[in-house]
Amino acid sequence: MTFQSRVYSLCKQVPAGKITTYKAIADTLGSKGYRAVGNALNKNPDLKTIPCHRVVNKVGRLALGYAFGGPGEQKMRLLSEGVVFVDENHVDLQKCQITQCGHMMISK
DNA sequence: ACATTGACAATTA
DNA sequence: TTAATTGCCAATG
Repeated sequence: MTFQSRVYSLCKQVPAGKITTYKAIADTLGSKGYRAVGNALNKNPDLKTIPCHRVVNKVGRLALGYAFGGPGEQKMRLLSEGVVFVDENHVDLQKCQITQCGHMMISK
């Protein structure tokens, strides 16, 4: 199992209306390479099977170089799924992020 | 095998 | 508080 395979698996496990962060993913994978996560998603082979639009950075800010149609597209998708935005490009981490508070961190 | 790149994060100024 | 620098990991040239 390669690194990106795990990243993809985690992304696919994020339910609609919810989001996760690069940090969470990297942490779950037991790696500190947050960039590596984004790197993997960057070359995501299939946008349909990999909802990378639900992955945001630690402040809930949408990814910059979203390989799809820009952050605008990503934002639209998130809104469609019911994700709450607190700012132009910031999602409500309090409600939408899969927190580890319930230590329900994305499964491995 | 080495150097560079990249959808990030934490620290320092 | 905002801006710039450094650190990390994996992939790619």
